[in-house]
Amino acid sequence: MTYSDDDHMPPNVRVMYLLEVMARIGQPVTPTELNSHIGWPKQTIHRLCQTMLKAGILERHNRRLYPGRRALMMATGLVNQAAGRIGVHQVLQRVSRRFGETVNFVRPEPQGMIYVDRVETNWAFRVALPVGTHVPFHCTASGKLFMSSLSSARRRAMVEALPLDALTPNTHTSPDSLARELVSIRKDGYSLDREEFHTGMVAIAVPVTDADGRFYAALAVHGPSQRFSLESARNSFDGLCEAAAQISTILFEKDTPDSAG
Amino acid sequence: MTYSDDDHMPPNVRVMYLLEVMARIGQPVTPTELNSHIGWPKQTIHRLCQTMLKAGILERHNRRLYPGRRALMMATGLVNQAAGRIGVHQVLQRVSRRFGETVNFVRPEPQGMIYVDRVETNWAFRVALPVGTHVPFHCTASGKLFMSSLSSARRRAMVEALPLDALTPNTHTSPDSLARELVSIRKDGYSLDREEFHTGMVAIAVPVTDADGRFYAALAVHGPSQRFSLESARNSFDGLCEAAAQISTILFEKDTPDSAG
DNA sequence: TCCAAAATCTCATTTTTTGAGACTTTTTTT
DNA sequence: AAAAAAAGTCTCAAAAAATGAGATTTTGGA
Repeated sequence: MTYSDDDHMPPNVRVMYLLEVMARIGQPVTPTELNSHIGWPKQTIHRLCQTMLKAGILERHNRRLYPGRRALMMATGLVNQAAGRIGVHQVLQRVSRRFGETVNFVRPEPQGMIYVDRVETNWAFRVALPVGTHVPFHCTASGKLFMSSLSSARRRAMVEALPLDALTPNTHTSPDSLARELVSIRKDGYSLDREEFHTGMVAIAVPVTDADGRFYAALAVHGPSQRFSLESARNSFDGLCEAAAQISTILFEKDTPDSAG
Repeated sequence: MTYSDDDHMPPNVRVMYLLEVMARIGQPVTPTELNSHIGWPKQTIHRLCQTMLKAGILERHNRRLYPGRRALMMATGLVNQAAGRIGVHQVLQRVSRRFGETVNFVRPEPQGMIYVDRVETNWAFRVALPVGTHVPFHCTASGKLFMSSLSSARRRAMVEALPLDALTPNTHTSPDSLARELVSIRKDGYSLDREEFHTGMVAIAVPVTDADGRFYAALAVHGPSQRFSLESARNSFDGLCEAAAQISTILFEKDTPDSAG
């Protein structure tokens, strides 16, 4: 309890700190490059990298360090858990009340987009997709939104790899048309599902980003087209962005000492 | 480097381990609950939680621990950095659909080749090797492919160092015959497993290379020899190379700043 | 082939972690 | 409301680990 010197970091926490720096840099680095952001003695950084490599927390290819299996599994778990955090669910509820439709909080995983949290309306007409379900990338508002956040090379490769099964007459079945829509989604900042997944079902998704602007999750509203038209979806855009910003604050921003307002 | 006891964890790594356990549990826990999954002395777990709370890695709301902001930012960054994995998985799925067999993505590690990702067929006959498993170098298509990518000096050293256990009647048990095959693999650009690992199991592997053309991983398809003959394996060569190139793009192509405008 | 940068090794010193046991607080039960 | 049980905190000596300077080796590029 005597770490009153604010900048002192117990050796314990250095493993975590190193991962943080790697995450911030966002691309593979050599130990020396990494240390140019940190400034520890040469031996210290190398020793720590060794420890982490040996533990499977990092991996190395061609001198560069990558997050290892352990780090990635941990990261995925934490990120999914955080979504259910106190406050986020409250925001979902508020959005759902405001628009009177089902609200989803959705994250990308290798098998597809996964519903991490949801608030449903009491309407009889509901989607039968429980939390934890995976849905396709190519025909959902959230899936397209996620893909639009990728770098162009990855976006292209992904569009080409996906099986573009036609689930409705509106589903994108050509890589080109899908790719084109991703570009405009990126530009617009929101993504629409125009009955591409289920006939009669419309959705809009906006991104929730972390403090550095990285994609974290999609916040999506969907409803039956009779009462939730594409137009009403677009009209909910501002409200959704506001909610997305709130979620981002809850998850990633420093506590303000007084939040009474 | 004297952590020869395999299960010993340096105090360093405990911070990470604690986060891993939290991530696996997937919901807020008290320190004691957490420790029921770990089993450290009472004082140890509390002290570590204190350290992590103080560092902002964890947060506490009515006695329960949550991933803190630092942990979330880190996790988001790591997941984003690894977003390529989602694309890779999609490519594996496409390959698996196309050939109707199990597809593996395999990387070299000191302990052996490790299955990093996999897509399995629905056939009853499947291999019971979960993702994360290490397999030998000398009797697998991916292991031989990796060795064939080494410089001749290293290749020789490795071949001579390996224990060439005979897992089937077809396994290479002489350094010479193995070394000879590596040369021809290098020439052909693909590697076959002719029932050398499991009797009745055949595989083909092609390399996924990094931006400099260096070996990064093996993309391998395997299946039972009744339906997946050596010939059908060879016939899948072109398709595999195409997929390998796509994976390489996903993982290594430089981000173009943006192509939205 | 040679050179500069990066990585590794060695080791005495300093710092931190460790964990048992006693003690206090909180929560649950009666 | 009191008693019992569980959870959490404090103290401290022993053990373990991290530290980082300096010498040495390896690596990758010209």
